[in-house]
This record gives sequence, structure tokens and C-alpha cells, in this order.
Amino acid sequence: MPATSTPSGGAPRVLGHPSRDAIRLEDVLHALADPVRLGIVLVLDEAEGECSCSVFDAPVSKSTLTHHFRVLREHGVITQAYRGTAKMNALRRDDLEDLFPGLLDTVLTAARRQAAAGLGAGASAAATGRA
Amino acid sequence: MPATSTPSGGAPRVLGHPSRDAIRLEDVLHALADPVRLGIVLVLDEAEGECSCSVFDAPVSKSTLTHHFRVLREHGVITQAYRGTAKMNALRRDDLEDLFPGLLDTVLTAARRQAAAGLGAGASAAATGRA
DNA sequence: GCGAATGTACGAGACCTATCGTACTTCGCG
DNA sequence: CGCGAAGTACGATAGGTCTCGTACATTCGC
Repeated sequence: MPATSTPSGGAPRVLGHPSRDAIRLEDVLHALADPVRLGIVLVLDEAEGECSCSVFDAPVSKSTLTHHFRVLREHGVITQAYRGTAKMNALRRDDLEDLFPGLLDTVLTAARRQAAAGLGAGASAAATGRA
Repeated sequence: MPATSTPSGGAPRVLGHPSRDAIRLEDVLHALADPVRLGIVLVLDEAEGECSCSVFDAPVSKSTLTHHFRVLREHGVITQAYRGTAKMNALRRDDLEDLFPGLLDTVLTAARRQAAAGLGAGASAAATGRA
């Protein structure tokens, strides 16, 4: 829905999401393979609903965060929608569950388990995310 | 990563594998995010045991295949061992299952499902009939 | 209308990855 | 011992990704 005008250099108010059939396993895996994005998905999962972009404590700049959200969206992991100045994010649970049953849950559980293990083990290199 | 002693420029006969605790979810996800590697893991999974390196019909050169096997090994997804001129590969099922319960299975199932859907791409949307 | 808040776009830089071809090592066999 | 087979290493190349800073757009509240 083109709100007012569609200026040549403006940020599009309409966000393109891949259709369910266009979601590929490799893409989802790739999207989830990044520590920052995995963290985002983890938060989104616990939020169980929508979430603004700026409630994440990721150690990256705003631009980078935008980039990660875009990757997540373009790979079919999340949905994004504008709401005033904020942008709400939500997991595509149904689509993901339908395409890859149990995948999201399993990965998220594994991520939490690893995070817990890492915290208890005095994670030094684990916290950085880079190996 | 721990450097395996390279005597004088030869191919090391000893292969370094990460310990179970060193296996990271992001690495496993990343390893699985590549179509070639996912295919390898799929074959390895069905083989249920060891497999030589050269039974894969991946559309890549031998060098590239070696590279992928190495990634898989260094990320803790497979085990490799020399056996004469051949090198046997096997999934680290136990370690993976212990660290990330159900992950390998879920991903592999998703991969097979997607592959099946892709083969019957003509009527994929109708064939699934899922809502 | 103006300013603040939220987020985006556009480069740029550094790093990693996937791919290849070629040369090489190692092993098994005759 | 020499040869073929199986893999590896290395270098090169093309492309992707992650990160950033800065400039800009959009909306809300006044």
C-alpha cells in the first residue's frame, strides 16, 4: 500500500517477504547460523508476538542490526511490519513449522542449552561469537 | 584450531577433530547451510556407517569436495579416518545428539522433505495440501 | 512546521567462503 | 620398484557477509 507518494530515494514502506514455498532450508539454516541473528530469533521466540527492532542487546550498530533483520526476513524466518516509527517483528512460526516440522523448536532449544552450558563454563571465547 | 604437526609438507595422516565440548551450534548450522554439505550429510546419514569420499555425486571438483569434508569435520559434524587410500567418513551422531537433541534428525528430515517437494515442483503446492 | 525517535540506504573496508586447477603425497598392487 | 588411485595442499579468483559510519526518510508529539 503506497502511503503517500513513492519518492525515488525513500525507504519503501512495503516490505517484501518470501512466500512460504520460496523458503529454503539452506537459507533458514544460514540465517540461524549467525550468533546475532540466532539471538534475535531467541528473543523473538520468547516474545511470542511482536517486538520492536530496538529491544535487542546485540553488540552491533543499528545499521548492522537492520541488516540482520533484513536477512532474517528475506530468508523467511521473520515477518516485519511498520507500526508508526517502530517496526514490529515476529517469527514465521506457522510457515516454518509447516515446512520444516520441529526445526525451529529444536534449533532454539539447542541454542538455549548451549547458551546455558556456555554461561556455566565461564564462557570466554563463547561470548564473542567469533571463533 | 590446534595445529596438527605437519612434518615436512606432506598430507598429515592424523586428522584433528573438535572435542564434543568444542562443537558450536552456529558452526553446525553453518556447516549444514551449504547445499553440497547438506547433501553429503544426507548420504552419510543413509549410509549409517562409513563412506568413502568419492561416492558423492556433488557437482563440484575433488578439491572442493575435500574442502567441504574438512569444514564438516572441523565443525564437528563428521568423523574422518584413513583407511588405505580411501578415507572413511561418518556422522558424529552421538555427539550431535547429545549436544543438540533431535537437531540432526530434524534438519535431515526437513532436507528430505524439501528435496521431495522440489522434485515434484510442478504440483508441489497442491500435493502438500497443508494448511 | 519543527524536532526527536526509529529505522533505512548507501557506500566502504575487512574477512570469510566456494570454487577451481595444478602439483604433490601416500597407499596398494603387480 | 613403478604405476594408478585417492586425497590433500596451495594459490588464485570471484563473490558473499559482517561490520561500520554517515546521511536520509518517515512518523509522532508539540
